[in-house]
Amino acid sequence: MYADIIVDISQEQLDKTFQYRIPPELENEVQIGVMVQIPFGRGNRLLTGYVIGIGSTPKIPAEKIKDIDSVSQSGIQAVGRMIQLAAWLKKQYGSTMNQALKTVLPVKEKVRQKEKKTVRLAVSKEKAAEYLALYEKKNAVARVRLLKALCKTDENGLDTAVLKEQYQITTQTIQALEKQNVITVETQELYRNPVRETAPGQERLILNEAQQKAVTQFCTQFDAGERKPWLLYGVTGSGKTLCYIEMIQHVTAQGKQAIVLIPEIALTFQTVQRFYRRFGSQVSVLHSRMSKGERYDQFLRAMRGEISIMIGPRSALFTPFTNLGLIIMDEEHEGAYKSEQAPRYHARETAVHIAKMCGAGVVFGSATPSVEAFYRAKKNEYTLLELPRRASGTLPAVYTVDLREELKCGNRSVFSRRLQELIQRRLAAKEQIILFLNKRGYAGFVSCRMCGHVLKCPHCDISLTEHKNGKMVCHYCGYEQPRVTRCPVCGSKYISGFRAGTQQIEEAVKKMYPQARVLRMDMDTTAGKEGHEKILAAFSAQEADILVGTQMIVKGHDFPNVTLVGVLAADMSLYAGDYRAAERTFELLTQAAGRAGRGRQAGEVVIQTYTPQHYSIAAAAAQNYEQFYEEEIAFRSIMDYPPVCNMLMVTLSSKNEEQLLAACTFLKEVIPEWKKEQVRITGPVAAGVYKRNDYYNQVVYLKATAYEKLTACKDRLETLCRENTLFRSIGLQFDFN
DNA sequence: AGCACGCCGACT
DNA sequence: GTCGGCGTGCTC
Repeated sequence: MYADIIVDISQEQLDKTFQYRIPPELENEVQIGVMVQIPFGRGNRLLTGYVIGIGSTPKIPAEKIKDIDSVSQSGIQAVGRMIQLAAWLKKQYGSTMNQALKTVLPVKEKVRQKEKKTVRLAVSKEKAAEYLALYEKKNAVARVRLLKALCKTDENGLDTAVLKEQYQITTQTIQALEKQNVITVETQELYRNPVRETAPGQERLILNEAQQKAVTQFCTQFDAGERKPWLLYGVTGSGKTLCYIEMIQHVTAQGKQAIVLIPEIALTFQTVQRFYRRFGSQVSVLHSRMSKGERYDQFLRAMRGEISIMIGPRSALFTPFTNLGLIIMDEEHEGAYKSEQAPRYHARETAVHIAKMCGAGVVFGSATPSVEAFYRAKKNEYTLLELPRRASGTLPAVYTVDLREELKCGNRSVFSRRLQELIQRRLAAKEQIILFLNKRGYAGFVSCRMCGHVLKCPHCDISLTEHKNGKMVCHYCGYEQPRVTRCPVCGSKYISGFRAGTQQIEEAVKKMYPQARVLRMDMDTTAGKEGHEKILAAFSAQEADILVGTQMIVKGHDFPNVTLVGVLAADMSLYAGDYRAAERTFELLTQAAGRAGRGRQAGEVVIQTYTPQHYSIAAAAAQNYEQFYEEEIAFRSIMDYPPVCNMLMVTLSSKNEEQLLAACTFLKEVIPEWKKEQVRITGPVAAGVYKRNDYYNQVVYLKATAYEKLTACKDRLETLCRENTLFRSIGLQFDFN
């Protein structure tokens, strides 16, 4: 048997696997994730490596393969565990081992950032000049370059990175001169602490009855060794964060560490601040804007036990704590918890798996739990903890407005009469308003009003979007072309963008309420580094009366002075063409409604819609999650969608359309025999976006009750792709559920 | 990263 | 000829 071993993940040139023979006496001990000592290089110096795969076929001539020296039992277990986790990700979600390793260990790259090596002269300038003359005479050009560079700079010396890049100095030269005591090399480890210093322990902590009950139940069960995940279902504004804080307090007091997952850090900085205030420097944050080096620093700090709480997006799951006790996943229903790249893992399942590996607990929290999570809670796979009431104040009153009726009555504006009236009243009362457009910013296709021709991207087969700079852009591949003034098909002048973005709403508001101060939040206005925070802070400081925005304004913010939320077109997300559209609509409406009336004054919500009878809108208006859930789970059962079953979408892509179609025809013949194994198969069919980035795409959908059936199918497809020449040019992508 | 190999100018 | 130094490529 042979083992694939990764030698040193910190070195880019060694970022590949090496195959070693497993001696018979070690066969039981060598497993994926285990740390081993291996002879490496000509000198056979013993290095530490990690086993990332085991197989029986040598990939290079067998005589070149050396034996594994020994298995190290000790060492940093956390890293081994991460590698085991990578193997699990690969198996569960489909990817290469390399991709899986890269998601789990954002380590490599820029290790030199962690160690700064500074080179200084160890002798006087005069002496240095002597050496310089000597080396010049000896034609030791590299040493001359190095000395000249050092003489030019002051006693602060030069960084090795600078020397290597600007002066083409190699490590050997530096080492040689160091040996001769001409220069000194000083290494210092540096890492930045992203935590802004805030005084800990100031927050007043009074749990209300429901919160106390939930926290106590968690603590009792946790201490009793119960490790079934908990689902904290609490309506908007019920104080889930406070519960998390207490739970973490309980677990960290036992010397364990905690990971707090949040969907997107920029959108939840208020939450993060609360953790700082409570736990101070024990907390670290993983920022999406952080460089790889900075992230690596945070992982190091976690591994060394310098911090005990890590807050961050889904990648924070892979923090190598040595004694992990608790994983908290806030806003569990968020789409951001699913990775967009292979391995396309979902943080929910991965968190459960990690917790199992470490003996830790998992707490999911949401005001609108995903159908999956609630389904599991119903099946008693999760323990349900409830916070049925707001911590302060009551839930807002919700009105649904039928836009068809408005139109019949001659109201053509984007605001219904109800909404207009309420806005007027809030402005007078100096209270704040949020207007939510259920759609991303300026986007809109460009069509000819005469012939109906729609402009499309030549590479991607999807409609182009008009941008404010006058260009037309493809969102998938970035293709750009100038705006057209005449229809390329019929020559008509009546061609223009279909505009219904936040910018239009903002203009309409300004026209109708000239006295109001308006802020807009969408992709355009948040482009800057801290765009989100700036706008949110300004609105929070009541520098504006009305905030207009898309999805991003409704997520988890706390503005006590907002008493009116207007949802301008609730149906916009209803026909997105995937089985989660209704769920997403309900979620957005509920979350949006949850922004109103969080302070002393009661709040009101207006939902404008063309389909008030749709169950997701009706349930959101009634603010009744269970009502929605019952309807939705019935729909999923009838249609056979997750969570009732498991689903796998396989995308086959190729630049060569013929080969792609040939492979699909082959699949159509082969696949039916898989159906014996209780796997339901549709396709292959052309993907929604058939051509993207010059790649043609076909998709196959597989459904099965047991998840393992699908992973088995995934493996079969992978082998097929590797071994069958028909699949030479074809790439596979897997997407579960 | 560390190590060896091959190349090149300088020195005895 | 030989020696010291440099750059490159490989490591299962």
